[in-house]
Amino acid sequence: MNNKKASYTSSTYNNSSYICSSEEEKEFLEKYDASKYTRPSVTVDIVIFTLDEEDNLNILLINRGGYPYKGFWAIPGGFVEAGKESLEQAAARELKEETNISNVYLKQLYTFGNPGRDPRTPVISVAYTALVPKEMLDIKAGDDADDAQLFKIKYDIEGMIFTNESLTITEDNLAFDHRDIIKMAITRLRNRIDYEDDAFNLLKNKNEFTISELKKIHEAIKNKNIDLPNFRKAFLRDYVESGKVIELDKNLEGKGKPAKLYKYI
Amino acid sequence: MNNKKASYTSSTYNNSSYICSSEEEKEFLEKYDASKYTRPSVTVDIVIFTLDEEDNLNILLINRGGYPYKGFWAIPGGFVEAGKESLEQAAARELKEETNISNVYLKQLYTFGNPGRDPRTPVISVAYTALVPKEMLDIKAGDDADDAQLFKIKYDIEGMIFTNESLTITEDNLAFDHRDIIKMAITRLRNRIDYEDDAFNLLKNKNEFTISELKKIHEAIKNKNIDLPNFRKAFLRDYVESGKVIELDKNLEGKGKPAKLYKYI
DNA sequence: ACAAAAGTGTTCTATGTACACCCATGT
DNA sequence: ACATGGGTGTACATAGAACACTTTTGT
Repeated sequence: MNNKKASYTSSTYNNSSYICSSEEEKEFLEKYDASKYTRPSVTVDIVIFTLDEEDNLNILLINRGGYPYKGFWAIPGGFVEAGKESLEQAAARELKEETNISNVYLKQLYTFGNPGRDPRTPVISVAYTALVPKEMLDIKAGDDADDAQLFKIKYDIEGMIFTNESLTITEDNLAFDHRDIIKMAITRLRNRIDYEDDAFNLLKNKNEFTISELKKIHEAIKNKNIDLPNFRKAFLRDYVESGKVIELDKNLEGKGKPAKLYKYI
Repeated sequence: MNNKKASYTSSTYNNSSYICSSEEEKEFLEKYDASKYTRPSVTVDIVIFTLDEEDNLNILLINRGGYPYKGFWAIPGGFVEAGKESLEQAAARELKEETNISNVYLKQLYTFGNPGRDPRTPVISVAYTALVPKEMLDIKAGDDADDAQLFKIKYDIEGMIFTNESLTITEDNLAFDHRDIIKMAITRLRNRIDYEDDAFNLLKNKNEFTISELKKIHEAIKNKNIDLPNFRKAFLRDYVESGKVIELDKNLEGKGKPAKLYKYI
């Protein structure tokens, strides 16, 4: 839990800021024929993680109602409205359509573009990871999708299996190359959890949480038990001491000793 | 919902060999109209790093001979031949065209797709980072580019400046959003260098190198001096002890005490 | 009184960093 | 002999993991 945070300063581009520097350039832009290059479709696909009531890491999968891969399970996604929105905006829009939530933590994962990954036509998919507290999810079915459900993830050397009360899905039941996308998302999440603030985005309430709650999120992601005293020590050193988290003048009552509440800034 | 389960388990689909499972699906694929979605152009852009003779981190920039951003400097790139090649293959192809080298370390960096980043038409750019020993570079000009040159990078809180014997380029002289791409590439490289094997790809000869040579690469990337005894200790522990690097029965003669040679596997 | 969960403290080991010093070569 | 770069050893601070123990609540 040390903080090697890598922050990128990125400037934002928009249409209005580009100024033609000459008449020659204006002419060029008018004559430019966009159709002369082969254009693949571009989609955004989103790996949505959440924690269930038993603090297991869950993922949202959609049963495809249409071809290709009809009946297979996929992560939600959709076409980017090129030129109208940024990639992240496209991901946020899809997320909103699928789960009815806004203001979600979204992080670009990787871009997949192997030929033949979609049997219809060349499709390049920009994959995003979303971390969402379950309370905020309001799952809906998409346009050409039947059925959206949350599944508990089991991922070890044997492979991935997704289960819930009624269904068991193996990684071979996933559409397209979504197996690779999900595997990469889990791996990245596990690697990032120790030095990035990702875990806070899975808290029910960032403004009032206990150290135990945060520990359970870490345990779910890393899929192993964590020693609470050591976790507390690192938490206080890395977050409270630096001011990224402040201790509230409030406790959470329940079984056992009341727990201090903290607020993530 | 249990009735669905049986059909999932029988699948053996993968990317490369998609087999239509039914006549219904065949029909669907034939009728599918790819043109109904707005398709952005997709390019790959490559941040090429190398070390110069004085062990400074260098980057390859191209002076744009055509509009847009004529006269501005850009990183090399080009359109993806959708459906014919993977994104990494496209990057490798562009790299080969530009610098005449193959078998280069290439790593996907990030995908940029803000509206208006290219004034002509919506363009989504998948950025790659390449690490190349200078000896292998054979720099050429591209199709609509004038001039390709290596520049020493200076990057601190003040911003980025690129210099060589004849030119000084500020980050404002860069085309498109290449400023953001390059900044991200440098930041990522710096963050990765401590726990990934990236540095070895900048060695003149991976099969015969000294600890000092490797240290100089790390210094160039991190832009600070490293204590040699400590670097050696970590190198022996992390690479030699684990077998990722083997000590050769050979020394490099020169000024001072001869240096042991190592081989990266 | 007891269970349950929060919270404190100790110990051991590994790592990062600073730095003093010795070693083998060319000139 | 001395400059030059390679290589060894010591010392201290901090981080991570294991674990014994205490505190405060509800029942």
